[in-house]
Amino acid sequence: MGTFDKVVPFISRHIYTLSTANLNRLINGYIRIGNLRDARKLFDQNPTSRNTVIWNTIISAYIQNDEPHNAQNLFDEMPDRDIVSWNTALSGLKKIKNPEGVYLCFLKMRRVGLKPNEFTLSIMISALLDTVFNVLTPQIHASVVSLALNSSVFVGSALMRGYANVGDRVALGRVFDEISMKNVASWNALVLGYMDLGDPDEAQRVFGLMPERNVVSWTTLVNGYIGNKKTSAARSVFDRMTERNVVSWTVMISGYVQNGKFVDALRLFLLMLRSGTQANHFTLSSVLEACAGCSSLLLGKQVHLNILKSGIPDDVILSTSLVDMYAKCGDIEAAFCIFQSMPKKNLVSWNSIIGGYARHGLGTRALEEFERMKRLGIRPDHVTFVNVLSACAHGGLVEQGEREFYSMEKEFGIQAAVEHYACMVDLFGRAGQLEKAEELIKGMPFEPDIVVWGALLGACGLHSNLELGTFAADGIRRLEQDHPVMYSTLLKIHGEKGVWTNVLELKKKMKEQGARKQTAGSWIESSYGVG
DNA sequence: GTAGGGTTAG
Repeated sequence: MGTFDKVVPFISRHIYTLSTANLNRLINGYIRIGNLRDARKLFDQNPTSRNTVIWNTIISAYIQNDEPHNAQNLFDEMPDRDIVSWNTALSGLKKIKNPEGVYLCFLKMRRVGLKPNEFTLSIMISALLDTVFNVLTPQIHASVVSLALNSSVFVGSALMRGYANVGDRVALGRVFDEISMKNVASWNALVLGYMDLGDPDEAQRVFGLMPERNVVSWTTLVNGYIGNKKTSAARSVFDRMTERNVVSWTVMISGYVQNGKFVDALRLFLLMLRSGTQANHFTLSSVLEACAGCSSLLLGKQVHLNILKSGIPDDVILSTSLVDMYAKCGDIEAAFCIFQSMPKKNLVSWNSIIGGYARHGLGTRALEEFERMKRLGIRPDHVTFVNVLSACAHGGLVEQGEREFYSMEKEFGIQAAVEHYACMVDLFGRAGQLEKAEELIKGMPFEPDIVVWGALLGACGLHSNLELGTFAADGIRRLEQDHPVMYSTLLKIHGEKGVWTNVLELKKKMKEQGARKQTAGSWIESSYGVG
C-alpha cells in the first residue's frame, strides 16, 4: 500500500472532523428528532472529538429507544467510563428487567474503584423491587449511610419502596423520618408504602397528615385501595378528587376490571370521555379487557375504531388486548386478522391467539399457531401450555394432548402446575377415559384444587359415573366449597342412575344453600379464562 | 449525559 492510500483516509477524517462542542450539538439534535441512526453515524465519523458525555448521551438514547443491545455494545467499547456511564448501564439493565445483571454490573463498577452516588443507589434499589434480590435492600441502605446519602429525597423514596417491598414497616417509617427535606414525593412514597404493606388505614391516616397533596397523592391512595381489594373505598376517594388526569381515570377503570366489575369500568370510561380527558394506551387496554369481560363486541369494536381514529401508535400490549377482546367476544376471525397484522408479537400475543382458538374449540388451529410460534424460536411458557392443553381437550385430541403434556417438562423444562393437571383431567374426562383422569389426580404431586375436581365431576356428569362423581364431590367438599354446579351435576348423575332418595336429599341441600341450577358454561373456563 | 411518587395485555 502506498503512502497516498494511507494518507487520504487520514486527511479526510481530519478535515471534516467536528469540534467536540459541535459534535455534541448535532448528536443531541438528531436524538431529539428521534434519528438515532444519523446520531450514531456522526459519532462513528468523529472518533477524536468524542468525550465521555457524548458516549453517555448515545448509550442513554439507545436505552430510551428500546435498543438495549446497541447500548450494551457501545458501553463495552467505551474507553473511560465515569459514574454516569455506569448509572446509565444500570438503568438499561433495570429497564430490560435483569436484576441479576444490575447486581453484577454494580459489583463490576465497585471493582474498578468507582464510588456510587445518589443516582446509582436509587437505580439499584428500584431495579431490585419485586425480585428475589430485594433482600439486598438493607445492604444497600448500609452503603447509603456510609456514603452519608441518607438525607437525599431520591434515595429515601427508593429505600422506602424497597423496605415496603420486603415487608419492613419499621424501616419504612425510619427512612422517611431521616429524609431532611421531605417533599410531596416522599410523602407519596410513605402512603404507597403502607398500601403495599396492606394497611390502607395507616395510608389514609398519613394521607391526612400531608402538608400538601397533588394529583399523584390522590391517585396513589385510589390505587392503593384497589390493590387492597377495596373498590368502593377507592371510588369514594376518586369521587372526592378535585383534579383528575388520565392516570387517575385509568387507575380507577383498571381497578374495576381487576375486580371483575366490567360494567362499572365501562360506565366510568364513558364518564371519562365526557370529562374531555384523552385516553391513552393504558386506559384503552383496560377498557378492551372490560369489553372482553362482558363479551361486548359492539363496544369493543367502537373502542377499536377510536384507537384507529386517534392515531395512537402501534403497541404490542394494546394490539394484544384487541386480539384478546375479539377472541373473547366471539369474533375469532377478527382476532386472527389483527394478530397477523401485528409487526411485533411477543409471547403474550401468541398465547392470546392460541387461547382464542382453544376457546372456540378450534384445537387444530390452536396447535398450528403453537407450531408456528415454536418455529419462530419463541419459547412457550406455562400459560402457553394451559392454552395448548385446553385446545387439545376441546378438540378431543387426547394423544396429542398427552404428548404436549410430557414435552412441556422434557423439552421446555416447565414443571406441570395444578392448572395443567386440570386441563389433563378435563382432556381425559371429556374423552370418557375416566380411569386415566382418576389415576392422574391420584398421582399428582400436590393437592387437587377446585378446578381439578370440577373437571372430574363434569366428566362424570357427561359419562354418568356415579362412583367417581361422588369421589369428586367429596374432594370439593373437603375444600369447604359448595358450588351450585356440584349439586346440579350430582343431581343429574343420581337422576340418571335412578337413586331417587339421593336426588331428594340433594335437592333439599341445594335449597338450604340457596344454590340454583346454573346456565350452561364450563367451570374450567371461568376459572382459567380459557375453554 | 443518569434517579424519585400513580396506569396496560395472555
